[in-house]
Amino acid sequence: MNYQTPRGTYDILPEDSLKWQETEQLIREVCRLYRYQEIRTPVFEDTKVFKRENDSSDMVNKEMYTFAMGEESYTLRPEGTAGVIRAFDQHKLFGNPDLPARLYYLGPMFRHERPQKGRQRQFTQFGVESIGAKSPEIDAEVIALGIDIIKRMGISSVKVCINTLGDDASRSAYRNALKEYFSPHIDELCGDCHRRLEQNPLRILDCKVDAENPILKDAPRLSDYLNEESREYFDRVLKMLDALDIEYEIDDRLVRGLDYYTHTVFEVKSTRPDSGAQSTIFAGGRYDHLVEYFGGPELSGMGFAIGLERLIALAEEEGWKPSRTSDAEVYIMSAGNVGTAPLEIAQKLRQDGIIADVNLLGRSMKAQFKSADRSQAPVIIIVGESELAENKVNVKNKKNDTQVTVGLDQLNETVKGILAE
RNA sequence: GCGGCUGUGGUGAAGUUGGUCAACACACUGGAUUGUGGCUCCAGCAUUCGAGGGUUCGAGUCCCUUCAGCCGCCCCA
Repeated sequence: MNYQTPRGTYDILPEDSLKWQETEQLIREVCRLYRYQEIRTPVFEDTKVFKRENDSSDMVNKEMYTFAMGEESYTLRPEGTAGVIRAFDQHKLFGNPDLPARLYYLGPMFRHERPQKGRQRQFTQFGVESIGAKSPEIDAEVIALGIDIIKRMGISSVKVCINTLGDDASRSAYRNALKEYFSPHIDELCGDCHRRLEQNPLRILDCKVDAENPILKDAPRLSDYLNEESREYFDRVLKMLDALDIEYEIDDRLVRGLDYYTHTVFEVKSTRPDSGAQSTIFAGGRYDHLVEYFGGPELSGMGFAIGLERLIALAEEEGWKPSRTSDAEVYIMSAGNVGTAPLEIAQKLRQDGIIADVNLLGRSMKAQFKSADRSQAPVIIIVGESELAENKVNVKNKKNDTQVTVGLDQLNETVKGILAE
C-alpha cells in the first residue's frame, strides 16, 4: 500500500463512527445539563498563544506543529485551554454579568509525540473551562461534570486523585524548599531529576525512577507550606466533593506538568490493572493567572480536559457499546423485472421514518437474501414481477418467519405493525 | 527524542537449516437450486509475503534502508 495516514493519525471508519457520534452526543447532553456552552475556536492560532513565557516545561518546543506563513508563525492547537482563554479575553466575555462563563470545547488537537495506544498525533479532546470566578463549589462542579460523563460511559473503575498547590505564596515557598532540600542530594537522583531540579522541582516528586528513593519519601510536604487561606480553600473543595458523593484520594505528590496551575489540581485515573502507563482518564485544575496573561482582568478559571480516544477505549473495555445501530429496518429485494418499484417503495418508507435498504444490483435471490441478513433488517420486502402486476408485494416478517402479500397502499402500515411487535 | 517487540489475501493465521504450487479456517463471489436464502456439495478468491534495495542459481525465510503499529522511557497542556 503506497498511501497511508501519517504516523499517529488514523481514520474513523464507518463501523466505528457510531460510537464517536454517541460519545460526542453524550458529552454535549451532559454539558447542557450543567449549563456549559460550547465554544469553537480555530484549530490553529498564533504560535505565541501556545508558547507561553515562564513555561518551564520543554514540551512547548518539542511537541508542537508550528509552521510559518510569510511573517506569521502559526501552531496547530496542542490543547484547548489557551484558545478558549484567548477567546474569552478577545471577546470580553468577562463583561458578562453571570460569571463564571461555563464553556466547553470538543475537537481535534495536535501533538508531535511518539504514538501509542490512546495517544495519537491528531487526537480528539473534550474539555471544560469555568472562567471568571473562584470558589470551591466551582472546582467541585467541574470535577463532578467529568465524573458524570465517564460514569455514563459505563466506566466505574476509577479513582479521583486530588491535591492543592496553594496560592502563589504557598507554592513558591514550597518550590524553594524543595530546591534547597534536593540540591545537596542531587547525586543520588536520576538524570532526569537533575534537569527537573532547575526546571520544575515539583515534578521530581512523581519521578518513576526514584519512586522508592528514601530521599523522596522524606522530602518536604507541600501541605506544610500552605498558608491558612489556601488550606481553607482546599478543605472546602473536599467538603463539596463529599457532599456530591465523589470519592477521592488526596495525593500530595500530584503536581501536574504545567506552571500555571494554582490551588486545586486533580487527575482521574483508571484502576483497571491493564491500563498501564495510560491510566489517566482526565485531569485538570485551577489557574489564577491565565486570563490576565491573555490580556484580560485578574480572573481565575478552572477546567479539565479528556481525550476521547482513551475514553472510548476504556469504556469499551468495561463493556460499553453505542445504544443505536446502523442496521436497516427493512430490506427490499426484487424478483423478476420490476423496474423502479423497489426504489419507489424504499423512498415511501423513508418518508415515514423507516430505515430502508434496497438491493440495487441484479443479483440472485440467494445473494439478495444474504445481503438482507447482513443488514439485520427484521422486515424483508420482496417485490415480485407477478405480484407487482396486481399492485402487491410480499412482506416477510423475520421475527416469526411469516410472510404475507399486501397491497402497496397498505405496505407502510404493515411494516410499521411488524416493527412495533 | 531514546529503547524493545511486531508487519504474510477481506479476517485469524501456518510457513521447519533459504529451494515453491504460500497450508488451514472464516468471510466473500459464482454454480448445483433462471422468483424465496440461512444446511450440504463443487468451483473461484495473495504473479506475492508493509515498502525499497542487496546477497544468492534461488529469499516470506539472510543483510541494509525505510514506513507503520504495539510496549516502555521522556513528556503528558
